[in-house]
Amino acid sequence: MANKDVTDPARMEKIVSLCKRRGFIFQAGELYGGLNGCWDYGPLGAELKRNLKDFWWRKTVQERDDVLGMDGSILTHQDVLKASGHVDSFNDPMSECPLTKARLRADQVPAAGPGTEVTFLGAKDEESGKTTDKSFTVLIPEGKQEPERSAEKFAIQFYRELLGKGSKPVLDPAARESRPGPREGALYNPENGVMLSEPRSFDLMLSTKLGALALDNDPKAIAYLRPETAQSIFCQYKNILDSNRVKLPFGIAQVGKSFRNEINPRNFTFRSREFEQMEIEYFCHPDDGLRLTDEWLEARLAFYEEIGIPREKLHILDIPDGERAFYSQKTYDIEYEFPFGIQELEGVAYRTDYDLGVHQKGAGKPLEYFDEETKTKFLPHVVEPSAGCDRTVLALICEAFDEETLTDDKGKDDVRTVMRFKPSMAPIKVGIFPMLKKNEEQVAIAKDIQKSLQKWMTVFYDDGGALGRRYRRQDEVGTPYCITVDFDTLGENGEELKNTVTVRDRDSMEQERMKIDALLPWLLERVR
RNA sequence: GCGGGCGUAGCUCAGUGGUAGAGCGCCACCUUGCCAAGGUGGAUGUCGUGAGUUCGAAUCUCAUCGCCCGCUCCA
Repeated sequence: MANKDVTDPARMEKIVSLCKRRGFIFQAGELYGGLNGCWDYGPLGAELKRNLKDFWWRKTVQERDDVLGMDGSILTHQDVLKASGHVDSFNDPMSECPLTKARLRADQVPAAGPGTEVTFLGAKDEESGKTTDKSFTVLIPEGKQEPERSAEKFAIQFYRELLGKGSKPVLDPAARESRPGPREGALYNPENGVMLSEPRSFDLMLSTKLGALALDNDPKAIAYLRPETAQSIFCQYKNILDSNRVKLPFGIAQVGKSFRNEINPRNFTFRSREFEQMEIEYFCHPDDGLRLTDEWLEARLAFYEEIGIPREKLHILDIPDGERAFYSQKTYDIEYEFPFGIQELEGVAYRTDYDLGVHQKGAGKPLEYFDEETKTKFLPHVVEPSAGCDRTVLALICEAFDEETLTDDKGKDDVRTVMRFKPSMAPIKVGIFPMLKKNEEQVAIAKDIQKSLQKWMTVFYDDGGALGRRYRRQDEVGTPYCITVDFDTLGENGEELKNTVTVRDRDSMEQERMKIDALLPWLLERVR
């Protein structure tokens, strides 16, 4: 549940602004006015996102012996999504009430009882003289006194809305029709009897046509951009099982793009039309499903802790009966306190054998598992931890963003913007500076250090402007350490300081002197 | 999709019918011995886009795209 009390739009605006200013995230197609619900990651955002995905893959696939990875096609056979139920449920025809703007599923609108149907063909505003020929129809139930009078009230309300605030719509008595209703095929709002708009289907999946000649709108040429990565896992489950000598329980993991034609993209990258998921489908014996769902929840919470999202900022929602998808026996939502409210990062859902069941039926091919020990055949159940990658990147950014007020020697306040990323997530691990750009020896040593470190981690060399300014620039993008080559490094202040540099810590702003040779192991221990 | 607000330099914004601005940032040079603050010079805008009204539009009108808020939706 979104708690309105915790929203902080001003903070969010600063975050969005910093993302653009420093090259984390830009709006897609900005040059041409922007493309709604689509975003591009700039240099720093791309590093951050890659760090997250790589870490997830390492923890989920490489460091476990019961999870295998795959990378499925984005273009999806339409039959896959017909079997999964996406084609139908993503195409609900919806009708709208022109008066209340309520949107109703056309197939669920109850049939209206008998009455008088009145249609108005337009109205004129007494004040401005503006007219409209938009028609408005309402069904007044049988038994109501003076049905035309009741209908007029609705009509005036409708036309007032249409003609604008303060308008006084007048109905032309000639421009109306009355007849017994309801009419065959027409839908009426059960709340007020107003005739609903023609059902329109809201296509929530993105589709394309395969084949160079997508002729005649051949419906067989339609392919969908996958609305979730899960389906390719279910469809390849058997191949992976057969080719990898695995036994239940085991999981298949995937990181990749999915697409949904969101009606209303919102909240920066949080709800986008193109987004990346990090999903696991964990196949198991039916007896183990509920227990494994709880275990995965714990594993996932530990993951968030590791990437720097504290447990107390996460909220776990145990979705109650009746609110879960019909096939799910247990669903947890893991939510994070974004500045725009508490919103979902990940769902951990016990989906039973629903998915394999529908594909077994849809494809007409057996997907059962034969258990050697018990000599039984059954359809595996599945636990699905499904995380939003872009959402998690956004959470990392929101969590990292900090404005620290510093007071200098003269008692003057100064605000330091710091992205407090966990070093393992930080886009740049180390900033490397010569104290003075003009000093050739310092520059040469700094560049040597850059060369030796960049095989192992992302580094950033900077010799522009005052040193303090360079530190602050790195603070703003979350670089955990900065190395400065100074006169001590050159040996000007004694042999014991020669070949040492300072390492400045982002969070404490404190500095430590160490030998150049010691840098690599010291850093590797801290930034990975 | 509906209602409201908004769109001017990289960022934050001023400019309500008459020559496109400020602060910060950015670039160059100078200065600078460790936390954004000195000096000098410089670049940057079809005023979101398109049409209309007008002698003249950043400013008024309409459309369109995008952003924010509230609904709606979220298998």
